[in-house]
Amino acid sequence: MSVSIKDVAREAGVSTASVSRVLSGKPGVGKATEKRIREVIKQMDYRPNLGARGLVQQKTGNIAVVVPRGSFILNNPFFSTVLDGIAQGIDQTDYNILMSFTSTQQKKLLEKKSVDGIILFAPRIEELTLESLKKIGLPIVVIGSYVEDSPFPCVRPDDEDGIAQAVQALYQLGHRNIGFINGPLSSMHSINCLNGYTKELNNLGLDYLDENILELDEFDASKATNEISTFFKEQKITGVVCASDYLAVGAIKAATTVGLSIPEDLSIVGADDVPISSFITPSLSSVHVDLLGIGKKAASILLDMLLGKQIENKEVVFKMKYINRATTSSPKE
Amino acid sequence: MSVSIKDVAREAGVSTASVSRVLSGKPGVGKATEKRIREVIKQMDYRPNLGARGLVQQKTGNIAVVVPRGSFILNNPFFSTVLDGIAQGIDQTDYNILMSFTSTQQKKLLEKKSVDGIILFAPRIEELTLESLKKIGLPIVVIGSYVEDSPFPCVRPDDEDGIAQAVQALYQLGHRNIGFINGPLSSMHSINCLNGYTKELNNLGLDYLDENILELDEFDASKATNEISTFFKEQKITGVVCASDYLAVGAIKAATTVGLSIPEDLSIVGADDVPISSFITPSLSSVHVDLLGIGKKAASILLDMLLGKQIENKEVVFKMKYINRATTSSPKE
DNA sequence: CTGAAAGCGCTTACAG
DNA sequence: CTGAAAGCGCTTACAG
Repeated sequence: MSVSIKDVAREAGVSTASVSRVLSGKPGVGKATEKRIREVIKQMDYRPNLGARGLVQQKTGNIAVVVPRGSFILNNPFFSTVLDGIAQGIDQTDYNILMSFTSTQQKKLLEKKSVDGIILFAPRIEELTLESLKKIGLPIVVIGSYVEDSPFPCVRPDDEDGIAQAVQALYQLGHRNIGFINGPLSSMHSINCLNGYTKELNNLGLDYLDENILELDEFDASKATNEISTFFKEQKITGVVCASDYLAVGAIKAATTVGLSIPEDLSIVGADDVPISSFITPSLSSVHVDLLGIGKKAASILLDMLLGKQIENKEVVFKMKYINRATTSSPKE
Repeated sequence: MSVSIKDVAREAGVSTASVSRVLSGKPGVGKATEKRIREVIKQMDYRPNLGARGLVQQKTGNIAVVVPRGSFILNNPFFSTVLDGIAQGIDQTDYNILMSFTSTQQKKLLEKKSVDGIILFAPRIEELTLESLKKIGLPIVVIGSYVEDSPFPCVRPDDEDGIAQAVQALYQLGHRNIGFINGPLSSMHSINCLNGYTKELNNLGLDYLDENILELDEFDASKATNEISTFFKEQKITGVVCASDYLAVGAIKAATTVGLSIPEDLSIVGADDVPISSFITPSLSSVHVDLLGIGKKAASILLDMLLGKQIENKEVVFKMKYINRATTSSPKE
């Protein structure tokens, strides 16, 4: 079909072994021979078949980025920013990125040998069981938290502290009635966020009120605008912390819908400080974390595992930092 | 190393040929034999090596999604929505998606045989030459416009008409001084948009004024807020059309910065109607196009090409439709 | 219905 | 420095 290493070898009058050595930069080829081979390669426009190489080297050269609930997560800038980091982290290596967004694709990935390692966006417990993941015996790095006793290295924001910072920031602005909009508790992320919220209320000597908390089915505020509006109408909170920026954008919309102006009537804080947050109007107060760094770190850990290195640090937690922007102010008198 | 087809064959007491036939659902295996083989496969947790299969079938089983300037584009929801469509379009097939965001990755992709086909997000002329693309001899589908005489099938929004609709919408609201914020003219997309703008001005009998147009270096308004602010200060326009929603979000910010309130002082229209546009506050008037459909269509065309079908329709253009939301109104008296 | 064997395009000891 | 040969894990005519 297309030109193979044999064609190159024949054309250059050498063995395939020599061509292979030149290709992979291995020593043991004379200068003149190498030059000739390189010329033939270029001239014939030879492109090595990665599958064949992988076959003998017992690796695929691909790493997978697995995104459960892709259709939804794709619209969340959190994902694209972290992905950008992963791409940068992988860039200088020979690996390619295989992406999986749907459960069908995940199946394809897990039921065949098609990748050497996996970066997994924190799945829900129902979605991918520990067992099935362990069984495939591939290096896996999780982004965000997965389950309590996960054996896989994980890199994640310090959500608990981040949300605590947000609560504290509102407190310092003078708020005493602080609400919380969370995702579903089937996600470890939500659990961590909730912990941060309750702990900080406690620290501050504020009462914990069930009615101050709204738990959404999904981190998708666009579907939940009505729910959030109702929540706001029934509350006497003056500030609200959201478990993600995306949720916060939804909260802004919901608040506006019910006639609350921001930040005068209601202060809103997001989490993760996605790039667009500083960019929308009004710019969103949020808790910043180095999302790009998280992606890069996940990539570098996986790369280390692929090299057979032992990972000492099973959990890399990125510090978060509150950033005050235009959606927060002191409450009205 | 891990379990291969040979191990399965031995364990089941059959030849590898039979195992292979079962695996690929080919006929010619007795019921009982098949049952036994399936059991062994499951029991040994056998996973076929895609590289080996590809080697004999002369294909990789991967298709590439190539995103030039990934770091930037990743933050643009346009991309993630279309990608979602691609993922859905590919979902029922055996193909995996290989993603390439950086020029390094593109090189890896193009210099090796690692994919069977490519979906290419419209590159700039400087980035990927027609020549280099043609040379690799793979089926390629372009999303958005590439170059005038590109031989590759392309699926894209009808930008020209979309921008024209936006101009007309503003006109009908009473605007007579309508500005335009565009991306760089090295992109066919920008050229189409500009055409739509000028043509519609002409239709409407409005004067074309150079000073009413701002051409940005990149479709990245976050870097250009200052530039846009300056632009607004120097203009007497009452409405502005932007070549993308992302640009429009930047325009909102810039306008706010210079003390213009929206839509009272300035009406703003985006393009592409990215999911978050309807969701931000104020919700963005935009020109809608079925981004998901674009992704799906691109995938289905590529799939057809991979099947060897002849593509009659070299260009699939998606209709756009103006949607009035909260960033537009009649100009102040 | 079933299997032996060739071959896909590479790499890698091994021998010289 | 160089090459002949084995082998990676599959599939696919071919023969029975």
